[in-house]
Amino acid sequence: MNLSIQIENQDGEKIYPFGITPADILKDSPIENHRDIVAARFNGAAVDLSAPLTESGRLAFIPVTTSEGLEILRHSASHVMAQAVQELFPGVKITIGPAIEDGFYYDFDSPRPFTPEDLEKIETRMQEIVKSKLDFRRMIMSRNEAIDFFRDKDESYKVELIEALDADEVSLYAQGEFTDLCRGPHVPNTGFIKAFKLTKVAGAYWRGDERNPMLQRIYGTAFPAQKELKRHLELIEEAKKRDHRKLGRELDLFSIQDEVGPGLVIWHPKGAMLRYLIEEFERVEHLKRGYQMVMGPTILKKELWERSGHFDNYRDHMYFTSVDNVDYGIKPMNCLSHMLIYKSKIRSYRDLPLRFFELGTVHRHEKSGVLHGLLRVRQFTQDDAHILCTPDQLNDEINGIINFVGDVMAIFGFEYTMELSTRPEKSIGTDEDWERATNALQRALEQQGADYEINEGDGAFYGPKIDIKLKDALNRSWQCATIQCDFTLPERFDLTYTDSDGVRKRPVMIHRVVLGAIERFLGVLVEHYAGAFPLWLSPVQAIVMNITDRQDSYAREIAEILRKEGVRLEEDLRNEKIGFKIREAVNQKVPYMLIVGDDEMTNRTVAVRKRGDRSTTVLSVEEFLSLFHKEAANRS
RNA sequence: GCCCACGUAGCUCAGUAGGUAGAGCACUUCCUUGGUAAGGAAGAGGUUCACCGGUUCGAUCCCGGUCGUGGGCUCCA
Repeated sequence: MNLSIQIENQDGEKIYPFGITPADILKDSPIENHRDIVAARFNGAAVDLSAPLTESGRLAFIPVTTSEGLEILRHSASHVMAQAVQELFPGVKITIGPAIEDGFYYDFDSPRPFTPEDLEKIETRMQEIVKSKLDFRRMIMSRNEAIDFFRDKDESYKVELIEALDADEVSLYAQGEFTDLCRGPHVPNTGFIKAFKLTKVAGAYWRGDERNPMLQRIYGTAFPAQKELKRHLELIEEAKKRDHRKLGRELDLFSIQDEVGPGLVIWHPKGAMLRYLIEEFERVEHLKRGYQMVMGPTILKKELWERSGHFDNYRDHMYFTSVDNVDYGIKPMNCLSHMLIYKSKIRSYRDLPLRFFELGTVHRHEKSGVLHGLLRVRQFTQDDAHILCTPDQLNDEINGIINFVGDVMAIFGFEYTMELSTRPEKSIGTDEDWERATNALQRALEQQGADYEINEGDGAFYGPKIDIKLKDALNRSWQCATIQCDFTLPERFDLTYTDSDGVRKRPVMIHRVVLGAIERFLGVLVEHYAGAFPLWLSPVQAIVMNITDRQDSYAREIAEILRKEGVRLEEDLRNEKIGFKIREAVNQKVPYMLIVGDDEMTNRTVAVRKRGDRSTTVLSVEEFLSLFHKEAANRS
C-alpha cells in the first residue's frame, strides 16, 4: 500500500511506501538546514521525525527556530535533565517536566533538596548525555502495562498520572536507560540539545496544590544555539538593571524598611511626587468620564464585613482592631462605603448609572512569602470605583471601562493582555447571577473584538471579572486593571432604585480599577521606562547647573523664573566640575540639564542638554519654556 | 504559609582554617573656579558583622531558633 503525501511548501503530492517516516522524507527534501528540523506535523498532529506514517495526508516539518520547535527542544531538554538527575541521585522520583515560556523545568521528589553544586553536577551529566546522542524512542503501552511498568520502578507519581488519564493506551519515551511517560514529540536524539543552562532550584507543590507534598523543581532553559542562549542570559542581566527595587533606591523614590514592617512602603520626596502626578492624572481622567469622587473610612464595623461576606470569604486577608469594645475591620476593599453612599437616599432610575471613584487605601494581610517590592505589598491605594447601574446599562458601562483602560494604557505605552475569570469554588451568589454577570463581561469583550483568555475559577468571591495584565522587566505578568461584575452585594445590602414603572428594582454593581494599585502600577511603570520617566511624570524635570560660582546668582534667577512657570526643578550650584554634575544628572535620569556659564549669563540664555542626547542647544529662557511646555503637554 | 539561598558602614561588596573588620562610592572639612559622564587631600562613619540563644578560654565566622530579603510554589491589586 502506498501513501500520497503533500508536503507543505512543495508542489503536488508524492507517493511514498506505507510506514515511511518524516525523517526519510526529509532526507531527499529540498529543505535546507535539515539539522534544524526537530519534529513534524502530520495531518495537524505533532509527531516525531521517526514516526511511521500510516495514512495519506499533509506533512509539515517543524524547525527549531519556530516557537513550536523551540518548545519541543526544551521539553526534550527536561527529559535529559530528569535522566541526569536519576543517574546521579538514585531514589529520586520523577513527576512532570514541561517546557515553559523561557525554558523548561522538571519537578522531582527528592529525599534531600538540591544544592547549587548539585545543579552543576547535573549540568555536567547532561552534557555527557547530549554528547552521546541517545535516540528518543517512542513506545506505546496499554494503560495497565504502563501502570505496572512505573509501579515496578517505584515511580508513584507517574502511576498517579496514568491512573488519572482516561485513555486505553499511553505513550512513553526512552533515551538510554531512562523512560518517561510523555505525549511527545521529541527531538530525534539528545544531540539536538546544543545550548542549555540550569538556572534555579525552587520548591513547588505536587500538582500545584499547597496541601500536597513539596517537590524540588529545577528550572533551566535551552536554545537552538549557544549564541542565543548567551543573548538570553544577557537580556536577563539587562532586565535586572531596570528592576524597580534597584531603581527605586537609586532614584530615591521609596524604601521598605524592616523597622516599619514588611510590605509597607515609605515614599520619599521624588516617589511621593510621582504618586501625586499619577493620582492627579487619575482624578482628571475620572471626572472627564462622569465619575464622582467619594471617600470612606479605613476602619468599618466588623458586622458590616460579616454582612458583605468579606468576613466569611476574605477574613484571612484582613486586619482587625477593636475600639471601646467594638470590633472593626480594616478595609481590604473600598466597596462598602460606596454602597452605603448609594443607600443613603432613595434612588431613581434617572440617577443611574452612578460612578463613585475613590483613591482608596486598603490593607491586606498577604502571606509573607509573596511580598515583592512595590508589586505586592500589604498597604496600597487603589484607583477604585463602583458603578451602580440598571441591568440594561451594564453592557455600556463595561465597554466604557474597557475603553478607559485602553486610553490610559496608550498614554503610558503599555501592551496588555486580558483574561476573563469565572466562578471560584469559594464564592457567594446564585448560579443565574454568575451566569448573567459572566455573559455580560464576555459580551463586552466580544464587542471590543478583544483577544482574551478564559481563566476558569479565578473570579472574585462575589463575581466574575476581566483582568488586565502588564509585564515587568523580567517578563512576569502583574494584574493591574480589573473589572468585576457583582449582583450579590447589592442584594446583601438591599440596594434599590425606583424604575420608570414605579417598581423598586435591584441595581447591578461593577467594581473596577484602571491602574489597579498605585504602588504596583508605579513599580511596573518604573521598569517600563527604566526609570527615565517622560517629562510630564518626571519628579525632577530639570536641573540648573553652573560652571563656576560666578554664575550663582544668574542660575538662581533662572531657577526662580522656571519654578514660577511650573517646572519641577533642582539647582546644582555645588563646587564641582560640570562633568561631575552632568554625570549625576544623567544617572538620575533628569530630562533636562540647563547649564549656565559666563557666555549664557552674558546673553541671558541657558545651554540645554536633553536626556539621551549628548549635544547642547543654547536657548533663551522663553524658548526653553515653550519647548518644555509643549513636551509636557504631549505626555511624550 | 511552604521549599531553597542569603543577611558585614547610607549604597555596592571584600574578609577572617573561630582570636574583638576592610575597599570603592556617598557624607564632612580643606585645596581647586574647572565648559558637557567621576579634580585632589584629609576626616568621620560599623554600640563588632540582622536579632536571640547554644558550643567554646574566645563567635561576624560553627549549631539551633526568630525576623527580614531574594528566587520559586500557593495566593493575589
